[in-house]
Amino acid sequence: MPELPEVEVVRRGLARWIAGRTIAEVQVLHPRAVRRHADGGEDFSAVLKGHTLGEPQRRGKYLWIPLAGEGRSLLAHLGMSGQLLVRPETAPDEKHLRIRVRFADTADAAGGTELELRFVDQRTFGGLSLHPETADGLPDVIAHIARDPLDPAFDDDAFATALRRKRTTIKRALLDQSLISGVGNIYADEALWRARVHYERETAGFTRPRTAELLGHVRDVMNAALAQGGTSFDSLYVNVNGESGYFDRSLDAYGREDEPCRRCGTPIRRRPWMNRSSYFCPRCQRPPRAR
DNA sequence: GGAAGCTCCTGAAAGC
DNA sequence: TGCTTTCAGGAGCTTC
Repeated sequence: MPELPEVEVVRRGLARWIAGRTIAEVQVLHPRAVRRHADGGEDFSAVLKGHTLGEPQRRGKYLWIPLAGEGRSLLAHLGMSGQLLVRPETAPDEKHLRIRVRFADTADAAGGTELELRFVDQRTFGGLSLHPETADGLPDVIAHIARDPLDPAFDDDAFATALRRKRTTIKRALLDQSLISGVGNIYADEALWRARVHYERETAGFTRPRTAELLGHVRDVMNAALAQGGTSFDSLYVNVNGESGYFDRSLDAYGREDEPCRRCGTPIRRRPWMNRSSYFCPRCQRPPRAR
């Protein structure tokens, strides 16, 4: 499942392979993949044709590519299973290929092969769309998304203040992209395990030092995942070359139900939570007293 | 206005 | 073997 580290790995791949290239043709093969583009698939293809792509940018789990001189950007969200792949034109289509982008100038210096960009998405939660940019250079529809904890401009103090002001629980807050972006279910569980915090702890009780410690764990787990190319449990997350990351082998909590906690040996538990799952150590991460 | 819950979607895996 | 059910979850939308 693509979270911040996985999206960053994809962004770096796109920067290498498609920045500066000019679009010759766009094929929208599934309407749901462009459902966030208000004017529909035909308009999406027509607008992109002939434009040169700028340097890919990222905020949280969103990434976008500015269209040179347009004041607009191509915005991408991978959802649960989205992949942005750079493939030779001759490669067979993927089963869930949703959008194909061909370039006017794609000869690969290595072998003269023509490369194309493919958006592949099994579960169709992701998609591409075009949006005007705000004064900050962000696509307007993601102006509400907070900076992510790896962003040098992320304000730790402001986050601590906002967290205390919330009347919610810590995992909900970590997944609130308007508060802190880039954290999904996997890294939320991992950071909370490292911080020895139960996912149902109320945010109002978080002191600044405790918040600083938790942020440190969030950053640590994301940087570790980034260093290993991201997390992938199956073929649903890959980089632009179709390769999986290795961080799933380093997870301490997520996906380890009934396996011993790496700190104390107590079996990790899984609890249904908001139509998904939370993994935690019942000994290291004591649940709060019933309200 | 803020918080919580629902819904979209597909396919692998499990259960019968 | 084949059908049905369960599960995975990001984020926009609806409800309270």
